[in-house]
Amino acid sequence: MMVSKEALFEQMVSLIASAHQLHYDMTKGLPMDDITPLQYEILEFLSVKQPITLSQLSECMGISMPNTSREIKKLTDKGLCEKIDDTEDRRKQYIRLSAGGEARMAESFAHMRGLFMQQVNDVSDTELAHISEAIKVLKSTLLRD
Amino acid sequence: MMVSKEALFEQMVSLIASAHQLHYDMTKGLPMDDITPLQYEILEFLSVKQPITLSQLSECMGISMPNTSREIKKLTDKGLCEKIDDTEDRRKQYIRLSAGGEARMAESFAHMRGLFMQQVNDVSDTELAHISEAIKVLKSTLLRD
DNA sequence: CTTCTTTGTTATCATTTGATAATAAGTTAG
DNA sequence: CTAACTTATTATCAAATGATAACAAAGAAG
Repeated sequence: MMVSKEALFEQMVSLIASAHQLHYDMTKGLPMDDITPLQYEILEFLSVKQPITLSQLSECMGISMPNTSREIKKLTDKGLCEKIDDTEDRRKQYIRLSAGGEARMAESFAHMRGLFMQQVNDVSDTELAHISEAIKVLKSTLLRD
Repeated sequence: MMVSKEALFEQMVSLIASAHQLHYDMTKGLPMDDITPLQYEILEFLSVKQPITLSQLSECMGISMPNTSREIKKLTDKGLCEKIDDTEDRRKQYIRLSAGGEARMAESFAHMRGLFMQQVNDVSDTELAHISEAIKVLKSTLLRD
């Protein structure tokens, strides 16, 4: 079957909206006493891309260096992430989640996992395989890094 | 092939992260002089779910009623959305994009479309069909409303 | 060595966003 | 009719985030 690129664009927009909504639904019940929304976003980002330098993080998330530095400092003070000096270039500092940060995010993911399991509880194995395959297709094409 | 739900959860998390990144990349170059980030989010939401009452919008986006009211007022003042009184329940007001708002968002989507076309320029028709099918699968299962 | 660039920090201020209380008008249930 | 609830608004304050300038240290290039 022939698929126009225009139609595919519409599908992609819809997909992005749905993914955003799903993420919102899965995280909205979360505790969040300890950190601000932006700080949570940073922790989520770190749990995917780790370790990363401050300037890369700044670039990737669209936050200015001064503000990134400030937020990382706060997260470090809270024991949720840590800085590692680059041995080659002594200006650089790699950021990664600390043990506490990993634990903190593990809780979040556990919460999401719970909601997810509920949602796919009655889904057949065949269908699960279809979904898995579909995600693989998208990751390897549209969503390739 | 057997797919564990646990593995599928990991895939979904990765999918959400990729979709978020894609959205970020496609919108980061955008003009944004006229509106704040939150206001843009609202306009994006409206272009998908329209019309919608203030309280529904508040609920869906996780913004308190007073703050939703304030932002919608600002958007209305800027001529980007408009309120329509519900004839049945005179407390309710439906919100939708105004002609100006539709035009404003059309520009945004045109920008995204341009980037998208660039990205899928060299993709074969067969592959496009695969991607389209993959999105359909996800929308009808994982991402069903 | 000197100059330029990159990386990161601190301080400061403006803007945006969140939270809460008080109010008003319309609807629903008793 | 009255009381309770829903929908929306306005006002106000606090917190989070964005923007900018000034600075310092390390590396790269000449």
